[in-house]
Parts: sequence; C-alpha cells; structure tokens
Amino acid sequence: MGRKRLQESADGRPTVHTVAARAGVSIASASRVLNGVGGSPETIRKVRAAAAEVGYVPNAIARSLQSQRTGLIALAVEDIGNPVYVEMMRAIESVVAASGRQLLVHATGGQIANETALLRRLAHRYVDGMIVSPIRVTDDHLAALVDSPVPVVVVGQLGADAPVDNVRTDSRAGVGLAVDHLVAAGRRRIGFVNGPLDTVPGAARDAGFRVALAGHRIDLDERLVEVGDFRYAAGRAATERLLARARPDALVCANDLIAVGALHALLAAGHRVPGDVAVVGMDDTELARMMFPQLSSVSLGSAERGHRAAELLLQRIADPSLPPRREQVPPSLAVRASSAADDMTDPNLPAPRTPEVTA
Amino acid sequence: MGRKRLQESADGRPTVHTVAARAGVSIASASRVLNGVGGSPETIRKVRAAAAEVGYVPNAIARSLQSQRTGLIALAVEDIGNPVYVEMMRAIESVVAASGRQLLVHATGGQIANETALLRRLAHRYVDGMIVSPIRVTDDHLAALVDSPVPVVVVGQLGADAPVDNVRTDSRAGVGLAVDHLVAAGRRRIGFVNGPLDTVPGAARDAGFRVALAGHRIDLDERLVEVGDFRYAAGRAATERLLARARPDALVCANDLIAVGALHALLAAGHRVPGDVAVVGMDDTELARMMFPQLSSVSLGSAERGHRAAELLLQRIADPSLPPRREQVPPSLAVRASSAADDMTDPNLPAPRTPEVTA
DNA sequence: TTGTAAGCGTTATCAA
DNA sequence: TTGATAACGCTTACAA
Repeated sequence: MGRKRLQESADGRPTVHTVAARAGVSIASASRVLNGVGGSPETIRKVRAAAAEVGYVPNAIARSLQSQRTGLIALAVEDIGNPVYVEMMRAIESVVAASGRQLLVHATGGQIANETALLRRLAHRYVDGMIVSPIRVTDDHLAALVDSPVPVVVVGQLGADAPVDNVRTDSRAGVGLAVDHLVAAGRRRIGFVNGPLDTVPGAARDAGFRVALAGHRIDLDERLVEVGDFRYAAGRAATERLLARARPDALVCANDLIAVGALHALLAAGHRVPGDVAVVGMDDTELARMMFPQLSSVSLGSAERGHRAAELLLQRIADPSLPPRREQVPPSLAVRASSAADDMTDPNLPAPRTPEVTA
Repeated sequence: MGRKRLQESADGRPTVHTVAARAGVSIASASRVLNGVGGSPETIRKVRAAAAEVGYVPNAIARSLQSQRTGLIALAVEDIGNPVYVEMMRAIESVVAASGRQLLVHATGGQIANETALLRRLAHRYVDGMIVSPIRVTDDHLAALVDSPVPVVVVGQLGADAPVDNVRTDSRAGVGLAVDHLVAAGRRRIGFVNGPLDTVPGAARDAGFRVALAGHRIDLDERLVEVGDFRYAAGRAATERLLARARPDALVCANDLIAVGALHALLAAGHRVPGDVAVVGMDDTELARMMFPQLSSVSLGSAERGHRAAELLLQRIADPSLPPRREQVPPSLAVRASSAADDMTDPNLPAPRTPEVTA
C-alpha cells in the first residue's frame, strides 16, 4: 500500500480523516457532526469549520457501501428519442423524486446485448432498483432480469409467469380500438404500418390488427400492411412503399412516430388527411397533438404505466419479500382531426379563417 | 456488529467470501479468478464452479470504492423532451460507449436547485464525470460546477473566464443567419418567438435578433416579439398572441419546438407557410424535418458539441491536471420548405400530385 | 500460485 | 458526548 493511512484520499481530496485531524477530534465525532447526529456545540463548531476550510465533500460510494443504498433509480428504455418514453419518464420521475431519490435514464438502443450489459452493470448495485421497458425479450434477457441483484420492474409484455413485477397494457386491444373507430367511420381499406415483427409490441400489434379486421369480417389485403421500425424515417418510408402499391382509405400506425411519418408521406403525395386517408397513431404522445392536422392516437397509458411501475418498485425496495405482481392499464382512443369522420378541421383548434392550406 | 464476518452480505447475497469458502480457497484467490488474473487451473475451476452455484454477482459499489472509478458518465439536461438534447445525447453516448463506459441521463427540468442537487449527489462520486447543459447559470451554480469533485464539462455559454471545460456555440450569430436569410428572401415584417429572457440562450437569442435587424436597418416592431418557454405549447400560445396583434411575414423561433408550435398556430389560423409567413426554427432537430412543410432551422451543432464535450471530459478524466479548455462550434442554416423563397413545396420531397392540401 | 492482511472512505457499535 | 475499532465487499501488495 505504500501510503500509510494518510488523511486525504488517493486523489488528494479531503476525507473524514482530514476533517477530523484538522478539528482535533476522532473520525467518529467528525462523521457524527457531518451527519447531524450528536456532537457537543464545541465539537460541532470545530468540525464544521474544518470541513469548510478543506472543502470536504463526502464520498457517496463509500457511504453507499456502508448503507447498502445509493438513492438512485434507473430507467432503461429503447429509444429516448421516442416521446412515449419521455412521458413515461416524467411520470416515473415524479414518483421517484417524491421518495427522495433520483432517476437516471439509460437508452439501450433496443439492442439486447446493450440492455443485458446494463443490467449486469448498473444493477450490480450502482442503483437501488431499475425499471426496464424492453421491446425484445429473450430467455437470456429474462434470466438476467429474474436474478438481478437489485429490484427490477418491467414495463411491457413479459413471458407468461416470469417472477418479475410487471406493468403492461393491451396493445392488441389498442389496435382494435383504432380499427373499430375507423370502421365505424366508414373506412374499409384500412392499412397498417408496423414496427419489426420480432419485437414484442410489433408482434402484438400485428396480431391485434388481424384479429380486429376479422372481427369486422373484412378480408385483409396484405398489400395494405407494411413494416419498418418504430421511428419516423422508417414510418415515412414504409408508408411510401405502401402507397406505391395500394390505395388505403385509412392507416393505423404502430406508434406516433410512425404515424407522423405516414402523415408526412400522405401529405407530400398530395393526399388529403383525413379526406382521402384517415390516420390513427398509437401511444398518444404530445407529438400527436403537435401535428397539423392533429393525429388521432390510441393511448396505451404510458404515463400511468410509468407511475405504477415506479410505485411497484418503491414498494419492492421497501419489502423485497413481496410476491411478484402484475398490473394492467387499459388502452383508450383519442379521436382528433386526422380521423374525424367529416373531414372537419381539428375541433381542438380555434376556428380557422379558411380551411384551405397550402403547405 | 452482531454478525461476525459471515460469508454473505447483509441482504443475504453471496460475496467473495461465500465463493471462497465454498471453493475452499482464500478470498484473494477467489477474487483473482473472478477477475481473470492468475490462479491455477484447479483453483480456477473450483472458484468458477462455486461462483456459479451460489449465483455470485460482484458488488460494483465495493469495487468502485477500491478502484476509485465507476465507469459511469452522467449527462444533465434541462428537458429531455426536447429533441435537441436527444441528438446531443446520442453523440455523447457514442463517444462514451467507445471508451467502455456507460452514459446516464438526468433531466433537471431546468430548475437550478435540481441541477445543483444533482451535482451535489451524482458528482459526489457515483459517476466518473458529467456533462451539464444548464440554461440558467447563477453564481451558486457556477461555484458548484467549479469545485465539483468529479470532472465536469459544460455545454453552453458560461461566464467569461470560469475555469471549467466548456463547449459553446454562437446562438446570437445563429439568429443572425436566420434573419439574413429571411431578409434576402424579401421578408421585412420579421417576428420573433423566444424562450424566457432570464435564461442564457433566451437572452442571447433576443440580443442576436435585435442586432441582426439593426444590421439590416429594419426598425423592430415590438409587437412582433413574443416570449414563452422553450416548449411546443408555449410556442404555439405565444404565436397565437403575436398573431392576434400583428401581421408578420416571417417568424424566427428560438428553437424547433417553438417553431412547430408557431407552424401549428399559423396553419390553424389559415395562414399559408411559407406563402404568407415564413418560419425558421433553431437547433435543426429531426423534428424540423418531420413537419409538413419541413422547417428551415438554424443548426447550433448540437451533435458536434456533444461529441466534443464527451471528448473533453474523457481527456480530463485521464488527466485532471489539464488547463480548462473552451471550444466553439459555429452555427449554420438549413433552408427548407417553410422559408423557401418561392413558396414551392419542400424540395426534399417527392413531387406532390397536387399542392392543395386540406388539413 | 497462494494466503494474510491492509486499505478504499464511510458509518455504526460499544465501552469509556 | 467521545474515541477506538469493526464492519461494508472488494482488490492488491507482500510474503510464503
């Protein structure tokens, strides 16, 4: 070790020892004063003075080693560029902050390896718990979740009986809401722009779409189905491919980013929305309301799911012996201008002086 | 202590002691094998087996206390819902990941207290360094930055000679680019929708707007200036207020979120863009390209700034004795459909079948 | 190669 | 109230 119990840390910063020595008291007394527990007025004064003089800052790592907690909660999501995760994050943050902890976010990029690596690192005690929203789930991944050293709550679908706290929605039913709405509005050539089928949400939404159409006894024209990824550019490109070979009168999109891409593709190709083609997105993010026309969207209760996930996590941190729990948040549909039955402009907007807009 | 050097941790999880005892070797040998340094074939076998049997997972906190590093880098931004930070984050993440570290993001909500608290916590050693992009800077805040126990790099304007690594742009000049462009396109009644003036970027952009107009010998009509915050809803509301009292032929917006709000307000009020009113945003985020018509926007090189900031941080972590450095990234203008001189649709788009769009 | 023991910076115990 | 000392779980000299 060479250096024998000096009074400053390896990198030259003051430690409790520095403060104690300077104040002429034991490290125990110094620590007590620094933590506001006990100490005679005189001791308190000396220690505080010494700490201020040397610019003492406690080492959180050392403190955590002792206390077995860091006060940090992590949220791991696939794509932080997707506003749905921002909304979820805000909901989680409010719960986490209220408990006196801090939220850290990690974008995994949807790569399994990345997410597993995260668990294998952060979860190794840098955080007191984590909330993970995976879009692909392998056995490996599930195993990592199950025997994580810190509590984990999963937002999203998970294998049948995985012993992990889990908050889910029913995106199959969510797609159904969109289809029902469009059919009720008289649309029949309903297209679907989805994300990758090898993802959990992608697969669920595909299934939901097919089931919903069947429920209305509408034969699915496969040319009306196109797949990209869950982001804007892919949504727009996928819609362009779809439009090149088919004539939908409505488009259901697997999320709002895709829906925005679809809207752009439609408008750029000269289609009227919703006049020629109605558009319904999914996730009901702020983005849907930012568009013109505003996008109808199926809410999957992301904020609510985030809120619940955070509460489940805090409960489990408080009592790790709780049995695994599962909660479900139902989807709902927000109808806006992009699928309004009568092609009127957005009712949420002030009356336009003229409905004609050249873009 | 009650418990006298047991073989498992306080919460019942296995430790090196557990593994060592089970393998019948010393904790030193166990540690060596677990870290892949040394150990006879036989020892390696026994330790690995024992570790697997008990499901050993190293305690990262303890390891960090010893190694004085966590391999974690934090990024603190004001509003993670702003795509400009997402782009910055992606650039940072790539550099950080390449160095074998992980990036964590923290949204401060722009509240000073929050950001300072973050520094006072994360910076106390949970991370090896942080990148902060504050929009408000007080002396207190600056002091916290300066004597942070871990290296900090600031993205954004900072007091003249603060001894902190700093990557900035020139948003004053950036606003100038927008104004120059609009004036060149024949616009004269140029309005400005800004964020709060008590923020660093808000103040800089306001100054830039006034200087730019003066440079063109255009008298500023104060009715053409409106302030909200840096988000969509405020941008839209601010634009509605502005439109209620004035008739701009162009609108410069302090960021893309505001610009999207302005675009929505204009279209909803029946104005043609860019026919009646040209719109130029700022930050040149993906959002600008998602709009229809696509928004012109002043790039402040956010990705580049993020990239540089990350490199400065890694350098400083490697050598804390480096003198404070300051780098600057110049702004540039991306002209798109929303301010195209001839009111044509976006040249980036495939030829529309008809330019008339009813929304 | 192996084990003993010191040390990372902190807090908690316990006797004085 | 105070101080000496033992943890927290890990890595790493150093000696064997």
